[in-house]
Amino acid sequence: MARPKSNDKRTAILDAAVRVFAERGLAAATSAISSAAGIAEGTLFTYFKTKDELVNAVYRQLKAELAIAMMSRFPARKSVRLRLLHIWTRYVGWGVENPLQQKVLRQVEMWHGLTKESKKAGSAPFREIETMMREAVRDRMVKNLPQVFMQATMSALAETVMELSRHDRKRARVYEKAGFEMLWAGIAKK
Amino acid sequence: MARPKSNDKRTAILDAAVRVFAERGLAAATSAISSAAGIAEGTLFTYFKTKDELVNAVYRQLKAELAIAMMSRFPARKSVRLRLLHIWTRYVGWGVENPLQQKVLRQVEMWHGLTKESKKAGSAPFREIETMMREAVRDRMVKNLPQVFMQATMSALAETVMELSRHDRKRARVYEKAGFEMLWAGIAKK
Amino acid sequence: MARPKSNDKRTAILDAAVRVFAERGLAAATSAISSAAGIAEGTLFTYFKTKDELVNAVYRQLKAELAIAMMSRFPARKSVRLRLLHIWTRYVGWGVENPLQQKVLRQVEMWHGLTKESKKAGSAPFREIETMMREAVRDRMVKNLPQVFMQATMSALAETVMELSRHDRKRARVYEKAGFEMLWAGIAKK
Amino acid sequence: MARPKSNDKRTAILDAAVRVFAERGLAAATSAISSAAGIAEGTLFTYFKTKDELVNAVYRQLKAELAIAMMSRFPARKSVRLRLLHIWTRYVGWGVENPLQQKVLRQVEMWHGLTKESKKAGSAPFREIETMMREAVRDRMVKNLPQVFMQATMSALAETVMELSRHDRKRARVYEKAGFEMLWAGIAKK
DNA sequence: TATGAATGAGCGTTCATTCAT
DNA sequence: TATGAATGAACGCTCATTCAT
Repeated sequence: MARPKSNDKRTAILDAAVRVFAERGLAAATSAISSAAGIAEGTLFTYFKTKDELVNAVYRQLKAELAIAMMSRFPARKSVRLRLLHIWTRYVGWGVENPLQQKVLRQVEMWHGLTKESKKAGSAPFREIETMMREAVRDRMVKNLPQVFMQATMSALAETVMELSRHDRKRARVYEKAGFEMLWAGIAKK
Repeated sequence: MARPKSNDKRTAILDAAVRVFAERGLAAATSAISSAAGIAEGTLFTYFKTKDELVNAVYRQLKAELAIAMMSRFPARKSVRLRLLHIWTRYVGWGVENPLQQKVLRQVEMWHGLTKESKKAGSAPFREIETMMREAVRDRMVKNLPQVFMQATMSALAETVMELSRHDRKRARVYEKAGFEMLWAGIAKK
Repeated sequence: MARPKSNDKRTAILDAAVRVFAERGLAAATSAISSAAGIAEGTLFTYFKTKDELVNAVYRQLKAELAIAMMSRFPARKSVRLRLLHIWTRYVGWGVENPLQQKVLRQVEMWHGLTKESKKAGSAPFREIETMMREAVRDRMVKNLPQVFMQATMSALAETVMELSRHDRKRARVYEKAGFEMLWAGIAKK
Repeated sequence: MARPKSNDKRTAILDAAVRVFAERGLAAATSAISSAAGIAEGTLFTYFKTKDELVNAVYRQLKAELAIAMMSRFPARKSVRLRLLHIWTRYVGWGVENPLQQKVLRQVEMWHGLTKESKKAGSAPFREIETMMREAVRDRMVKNLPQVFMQATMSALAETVMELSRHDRKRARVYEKAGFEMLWAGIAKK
């Protein structure tokens, strides 16, 4: 079967894309990516038919990594507050430890070429959060606010915290705690 | 600072740039901007030496507009909560009423080419907010949190509210109110 | 109005295209054409939006030149035979004297990208031939054969004669005469 | 001349090439040919060192098929007219029944990469026609015209008839007959 | 100053050919 | 021998910028 399409190489391209996009934005040339990945220019297109397809793949990859970071060891039995705190902590932690990934993810999320399929696939693993929040509303633990509001504010606050923490590592804990308190205070029933 | 001949034309270019960037992203061609502005391709470059300079100018322009919207009629005598609410309401209102501007502002803020000077100039008019918050901390009305945190979370929440409101105009008031409550609950001393 | 789009330059590009296509076929690079025309690569696209558009323009240009060569001084009053001979002679003469043009015209006519509009525009000036032949049929000077047949065989024979003549100039007259006799013998009523 | 292992595969490639070239022109990718032939991309190059070599081989193959179609059951004893008619009928018949082959043959004949050897090999089987015509000239059955002229006009007329017939099957007989009459009238001694 | 044609570096992508398997 | 991933030159085209008018 000749050299089989190697998963290593696919991964190398995705990794290189993240590095290059983080440094130069999504406008970076595919040739910069292929050379960062240590492959020929044409090879990139054996793995991703177009640049758009590559960017979509980067998005899915990052979302999947983030999902693993956030959703593993999810304490399904604990209180809503602790479950939300778990998610929050993991999210912020991932962003602080993976700054390139997080930066690129933000950029891609604002990008025009994301397909519906990618968006769907990207958000699928986070469905559990929605379920949790819905139940929390039903159980009167949390205010009856639109789902989108709760998720969007959580993302926005978490991303803010990540960025602040990256620039001022010493205060990372302060930011993280204050961010969560803001979120919880805005969401929880008194 | 060279003062070009026609301020009208300069303004026309900036306006056109906002419209075009909002629709096609910062990657839009300068020729699209000049034609939207009703001028020749080359003329754009008598007002802005490079595209990067134009984008920086757009940023400053938008920040200045936003500052006017936010800071005018600032109720310096009212309570901290009301002053903050004033800012919040103006900010969110500006974003909802000027969706193109707000979209472009977000894009430019994520862009790589913003100069330090632009960033400084852009945030200058908002110095007053910082002063206010500093006093509020001193007077124990507000928790002793880092300034950046308070400003960044306010921005993040406001932008989230704007975007949600644009997609769901009927809930705009709900979002605005819940957003402010979250911010205030996270900041105010109990 | 700055440098106006020059007709000279447009013509230079079309001429260069003919030369280059004749030498290397329609697959020749646009960069070869622009450099043969003495202009920058990008300039070609100010005059022709795409390569396909350029090839279509070449086709129309050549057809127009051919039409002028064939249809000028058309002896509308003479006998059918003499009128047909006039066309034949002009056609063959043009092909022999403009070998590059004729070669390229053949290639373009076999090409997939010719638009309907081009085909229509290209054949319009030759409408007069059709009229002539139709009248000749009506007047019983010529056999009642399908129009397409008469035109296609004339083209085929003329092109054959051109090519033979180019390779063997001394016999050009023989070929030309024999070719016409074949055509006339096949078409004329006995 | 290296004899590759599997003649089946060689033939499959040649057949596929004809189909693909007919549909997309000679610019078609070799990968399209190999996939149409049901083989791997690289395998094509064990049978034909380069694409040019493949096209040359296609030419020879088609010429050979055409020769078989035209020259078999050649009525060596009949009159010149009948012998010529036999050739004509077979030629036209082959073209009408093998439209892909005929289309590709025309394209390849206009192509720049045909080698002298191919041209020579391609025309070899038709030497018999030349002999026949030479004798016919000697025996005063046919005008003393250059060999090339007679062969080229026959080809040109036959190809014209094929193409017209393909587009208008009902008139195929008319075209075929009128084409031959034109040829014969142009060649035969009165 | 305003114009828009001219420029050419740079882009994403294709494809004939090579080569590790 | 057969495979198909790997290669990189080459392509058509775009666009920020320059410059003749």
